[in-house]
Amino acid sequence: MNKKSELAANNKSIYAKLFNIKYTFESAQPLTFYGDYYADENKLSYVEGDLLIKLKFEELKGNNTKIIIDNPNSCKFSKVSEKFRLKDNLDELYRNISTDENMERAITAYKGMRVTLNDPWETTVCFITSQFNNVKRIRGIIKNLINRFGEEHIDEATGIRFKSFPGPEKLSKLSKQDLIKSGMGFRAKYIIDAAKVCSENINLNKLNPNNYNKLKDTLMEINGIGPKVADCIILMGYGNFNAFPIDVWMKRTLERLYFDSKPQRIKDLYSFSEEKWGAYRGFAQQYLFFYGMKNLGRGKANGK
DNA sequence: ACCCAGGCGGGCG
DNA sequence: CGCCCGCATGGG
Repeated sequence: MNKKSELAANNKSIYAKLFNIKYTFESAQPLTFYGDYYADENKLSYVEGDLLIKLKFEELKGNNTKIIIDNPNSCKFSKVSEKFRLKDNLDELYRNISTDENMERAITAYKGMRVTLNDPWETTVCFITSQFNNVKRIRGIIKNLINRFGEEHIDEATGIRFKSFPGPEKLSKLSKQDLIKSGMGFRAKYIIDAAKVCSENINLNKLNPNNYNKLKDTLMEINGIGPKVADCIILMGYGNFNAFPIDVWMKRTLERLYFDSKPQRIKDLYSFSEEKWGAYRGFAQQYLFFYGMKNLGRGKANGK
């Protein structure tokens, strides 16, 4: 094994420093919606493009994890590394966002949680679906969508049949009723519109991930994508940490932790996040979001 | 029964 | 601009 690399890997396993799959999976990211995590066995499976990825995890000391590929046929570690952003230096990121004791508490509680990098189109569908909705139902709808409209494949090594996420071309040809049957409700029209735009006018894979403002403007041209959904796509579909999605959980959490529970305008919370966490605010957001969801949910204590 | 959910578009003043 | 409303649906 090559000791020079922090990601020292051999053919079957990879050593990931500061990595926690449980928090990563549970924190309402796209992977949460299309993947399957089996906590009792500490296994995860998901589909990346046309490939089935089956992983197993062994927790090591110091919040480190050994990642083992369960179907080492076509699945490459580079894909896994990209998905979980294993090249990020979390110690450095933590230093950059660790501005106060609230954030330190969130980091300590959920150390090793990663902001995943997902396919832009899949991320777009997931977060259009997320509006005025809850995590459990979003997952159900996305699963339905894949089961009904995904293309079937067979994993050569294991013989497992699986379906891939339906692309914009496929979804653009569906009727509203098709999507409503998946549970999409009033969002059906948004999905079809987005699918048409993304198969005809905008190639999501060609957008520049680094130009936050332009990316946001472009995404918001699509009907059904507002500022919050755009930020989620930029954060988890393009990996740009300048995005700071503010949903009902984030608003509530920020108000409780930093504004003595007094209502704030979204606009002011945006600038607050920018001043406080700068170019790392997207990473900071994921920790506060999950911390808030776990500890400050409606009816729960004030977190102090 | 009632309230809520990783919000958004449209209509109104 | 800002404010306010309706929106499908299922779980708590």
